[in-house]
Amino acid sequence: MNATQIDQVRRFNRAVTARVGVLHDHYLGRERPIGEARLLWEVGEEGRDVRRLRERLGLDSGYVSRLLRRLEADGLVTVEPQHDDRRVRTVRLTDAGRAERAMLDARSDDLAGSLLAPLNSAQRARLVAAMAEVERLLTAGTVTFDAVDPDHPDARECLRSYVTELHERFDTGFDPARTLLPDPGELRPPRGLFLVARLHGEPVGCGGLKMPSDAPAEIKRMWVAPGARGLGLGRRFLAELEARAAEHGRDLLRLDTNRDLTAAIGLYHSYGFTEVPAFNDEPYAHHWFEKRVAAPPRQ
Amino acid sequence: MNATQIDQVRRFNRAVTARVGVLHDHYLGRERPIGEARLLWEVGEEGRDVRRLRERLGLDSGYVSRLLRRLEADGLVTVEPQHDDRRVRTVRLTDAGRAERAMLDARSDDLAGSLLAPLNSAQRARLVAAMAEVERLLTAGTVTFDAVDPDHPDARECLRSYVTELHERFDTGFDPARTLLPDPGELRPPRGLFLVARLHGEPVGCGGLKMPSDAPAEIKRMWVAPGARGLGLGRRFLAELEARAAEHGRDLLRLDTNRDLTAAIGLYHSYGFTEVPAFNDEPYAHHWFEKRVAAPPRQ
DNA sequence: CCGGTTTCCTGACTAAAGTCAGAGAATGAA
DNA sequence: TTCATTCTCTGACTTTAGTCAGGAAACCGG
Repeated sequence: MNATQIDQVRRFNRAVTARVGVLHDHYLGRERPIGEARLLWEVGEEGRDVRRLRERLGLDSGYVSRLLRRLEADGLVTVEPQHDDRRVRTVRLTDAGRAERAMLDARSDDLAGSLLAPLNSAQRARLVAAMAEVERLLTAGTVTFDAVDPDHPDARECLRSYVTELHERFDTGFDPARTLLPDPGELRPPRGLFLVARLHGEPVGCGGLKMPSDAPAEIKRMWVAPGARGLGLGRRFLAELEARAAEHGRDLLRLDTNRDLTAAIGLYHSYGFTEVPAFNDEPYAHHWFEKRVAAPPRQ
Repeated sequence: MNATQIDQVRRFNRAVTARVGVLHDHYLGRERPIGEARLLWEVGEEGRDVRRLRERLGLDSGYVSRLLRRLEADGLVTVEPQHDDRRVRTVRLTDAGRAERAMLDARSDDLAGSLLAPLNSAQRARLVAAMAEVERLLTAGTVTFDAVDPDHPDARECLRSYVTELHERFDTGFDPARTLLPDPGELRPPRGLFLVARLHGEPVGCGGLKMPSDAPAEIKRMWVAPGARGLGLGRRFLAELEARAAEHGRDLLRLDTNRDLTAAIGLYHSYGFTEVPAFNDEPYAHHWFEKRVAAPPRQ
């Protein structure tokens, strides 16, 4: 990270807050204070508990309560106790509320349109593409990688999805009991470790590292949720796992994979893995890779 | 502009306000209200007139006055009458003010850094490049093109800069009196028109269209300020002028240019002009172009 | 030097956004 | 059953961010 980059980011921040931020408030809160508008928006089509609303907007409970009273008085929402826990109250939109929310939605479209309107179609395409890239990378930046026990609920959720996906994608199907890693103990310290990637607190991927004392370190069970693909998480998993292996004094990283996972194979190649002869009898593997462990690429 | 684009812009807006917007306020206004912080920032190292501050922040004069009193009471700024017009008052930072501003500066750097920090260096480079693109295009979107009289102060300012620049760039120098357009009346309705491009109210470019009754329309005096280059303004001038010519029922557009203006020559080619034999005796011209007038490319 | 204009200031407001300290009902654990 | 906890609400308060009307001083053109 250098001064030129910092400078560009700051220019970006200025331009965006000036253009998007100001317009946002201007478009959103015309006859309704922004606080109420944001709340109305967060209630959503489905309705939402007061507690969740407070969390998502980061507001004081008294304040939210007051905002709700005002929306209720205007006939935009109803607030009713939940059935199973009557302390918790659920907010739902009325028809009028739905209509007002739809109007806010339309205004958001207008705002988006007003950013594109002055540009010609080639410029629009470039702006939209660049915005997609910024959004992707800003989002990617909020993903955290935490070492957890393979029995942690988030880990189990990822592993379940991993198995389901492989079963669908392999033309032979996939039965985890037949693989070389039926025992999650191998992915738990001190014999290994297991990472979960989280976006806004939700698990969006996992990756295990097996570090047997008598063999090179090996990456297992790496998976990224479909909704989080394209954020470069696969590459970051490799980097994180490689860094972890380096911390444990390992100098060689191995992995095997199935011929149906073409995107993964491409990733391994581009990350610096080289294909080697089979180093195990994994029944689902068609390709075997290894890579010398480098110092982590992050500063 | 289609629904997919609108949608992408909205996702971008959400991601950016969530990440940049929130962090911005959090970083900037810690012990000082954002209003004061923004004002302190706008005063700048050099100091600035109260009037300018009001304009730039778009605030009520009474409000600015009150903010200034508070900053003054905290010993961060001094406010003194200007020498030549003692109604106008100039705000200047004290040493303490300079220190506080430097701290805000450092925080802005931190904010920028916090966006880049979680990414690896390849991702950083891509994020910064995409941000630069977004910034450029958002900025370009705020540029307005207005028809003005060639004697309007903004037009004169652009024309002065135009002449100065050509004089510096042509190896022969440039004397406007020797060109084929010594008379600005040709760029004034009904015989022609003159456009000024403005960014945040400041003139950043100009372009004239000569529409003689007995000859094709001709583009003259097109210029973009050095600070505004790379925003695609040259192309937009051509588009605007072409659209104007079309509105006046013209079907052919001409222009001539000097061999030293290589970027302009490239632009004319890429915009669809084709080089033709000399159609006038302009002493500074080496290349002559023409283009069939099309319907304007914007929706 | 006079009347109109500009520039900045003050005083009196307002609305929005939020904080804080309890109160009261519902729940869960012992 | 009791006691602590959770969840939401109310009342009383503050700060921030402004708006509006008018007034004093300085300037400018005739």
